[in-house]
Amino acid sequence: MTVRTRFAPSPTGYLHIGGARTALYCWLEARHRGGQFILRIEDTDRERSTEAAVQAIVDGMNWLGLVHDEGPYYQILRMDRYHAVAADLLRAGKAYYAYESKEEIEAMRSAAMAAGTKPRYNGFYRDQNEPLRDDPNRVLRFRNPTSGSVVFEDKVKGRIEWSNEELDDFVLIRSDGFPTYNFAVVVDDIDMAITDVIRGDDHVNNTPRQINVYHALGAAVPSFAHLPMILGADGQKLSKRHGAVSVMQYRDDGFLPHALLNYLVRLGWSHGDQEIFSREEMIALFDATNVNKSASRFDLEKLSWMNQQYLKNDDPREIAPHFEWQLRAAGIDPRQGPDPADVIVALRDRARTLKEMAEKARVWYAPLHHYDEQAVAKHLQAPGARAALEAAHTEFAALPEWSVTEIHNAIEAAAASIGAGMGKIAQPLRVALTGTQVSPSIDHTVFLTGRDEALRRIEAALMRVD
RNA sequence: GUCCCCAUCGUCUAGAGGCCUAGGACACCGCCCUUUCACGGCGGACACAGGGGUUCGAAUCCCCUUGGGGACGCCA
Repeated sequence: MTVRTRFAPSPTGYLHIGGARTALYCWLEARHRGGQFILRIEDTDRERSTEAAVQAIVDGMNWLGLVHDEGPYYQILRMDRYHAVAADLLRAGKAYYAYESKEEIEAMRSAAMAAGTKPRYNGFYRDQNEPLRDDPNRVLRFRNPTSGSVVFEDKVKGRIEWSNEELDDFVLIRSDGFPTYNFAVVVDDIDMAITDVIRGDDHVNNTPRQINVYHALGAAVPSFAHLPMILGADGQKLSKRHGAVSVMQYRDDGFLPHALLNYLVRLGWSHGDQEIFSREEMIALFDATNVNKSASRFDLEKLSWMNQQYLKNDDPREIAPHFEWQLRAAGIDPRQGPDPADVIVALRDRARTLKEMAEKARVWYAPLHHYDEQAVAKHLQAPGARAALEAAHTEFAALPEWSVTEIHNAIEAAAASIGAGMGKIAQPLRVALTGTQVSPSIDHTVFLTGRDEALRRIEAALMRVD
């Protein structure tokens, strides 16, 4: 049987970190076992579902490269199917109509809470055998078994047993005619031949109810894997308070999609001591059975470190498009300066995110106006600064070829010509070209500035000397 | 309140009864490298929640306690 997994978000907001990891694990499980990955939009809650959210989720998945093989399917387009299945259940005596108002249900719930028991529907209409009634409160409820228990082997949590006495006759079809989640999911998963349900562990207690529905429908029960939650750095549930929750926010903050994926795959799963995984390795090594049982915290520091690993080791040509996007986001025109790939090479040891990198790169894409006063005082208005700058100017002007190596040699020659060490020439030069005391190695800094602009900036700096 | 789940360094984790004086990674501290800032290299500090069992032997198995999380909707 072909393995089929699905990611089934409800379109009520953007794709958040937890959803992204669920999608990743579903995708990996399908890829690893040569199966298919399906995207399904669970939009039966028409109050909260929006088309914009669907788009946001698809955008997020595309950015991460988690492409689905089938879908997206929309539950809203499957209403007839849910009603047909509901009618079967009703006919088979496995469901029944109930007519309590929402207020009555609420009263039942509070009474149970007060009595210290689990709030559940009392099954009043379960055996009434009333003729079908037209009533705005009419819902279709599932006739849940009253004895025995539901047992299932969760791929990550292990064996879970649930007493049927804990379960009540939950609603299948709401009074507005829409199916509830617990019903629609089962119908969909059966129809879409889903073999592996991988989802957040906030769904474990829905699973026994759903399994009962599978049984009532005479369908094969899929295998389940419930993933632990991702918590914020403070151990609390992830929320807007923690800053970035939308996956796209990580793009905006300068993270590479692969780095986020790698970070996410390691959060709750591991393969020995390995930290860095290519997509191919993830697919080859991932197994839902090895996923950890406990919740984990999201650590931005480690994500940042991971991001820099990719910045340092990936081909600059591949990173360039992401970097250019970031430059534009920072209001910098990538055409008004050096080749972005060269900038990446010069800055990747110094920046953990593309956003940081873009800020540091600004000096090569816009005219230099601002000079750090301390830097000027310390390195420009210092003995020997004029000679150093003049020597460099002469050497640079005479260079036959503008390359990092040539520039490096030129600086050494300039240093030798004035009888000074590298330090004596590099710092004044750095301040002249960047206005600051901090930049990449001096040869790269000079190279990226470009010959004409470098000469101009040295001339401008000379005016500040003495 | 009721039910379910979970529990190794601050964080992510390795660990399937002896290989554990508990390994790796991030972060932290120190040293080295060095033209700045970094990168890198080397070293350091840091954990089996507590208590009972089982066993020749327990981080690993069982029980209890404590702590954390989740769920209890005509939301998903």
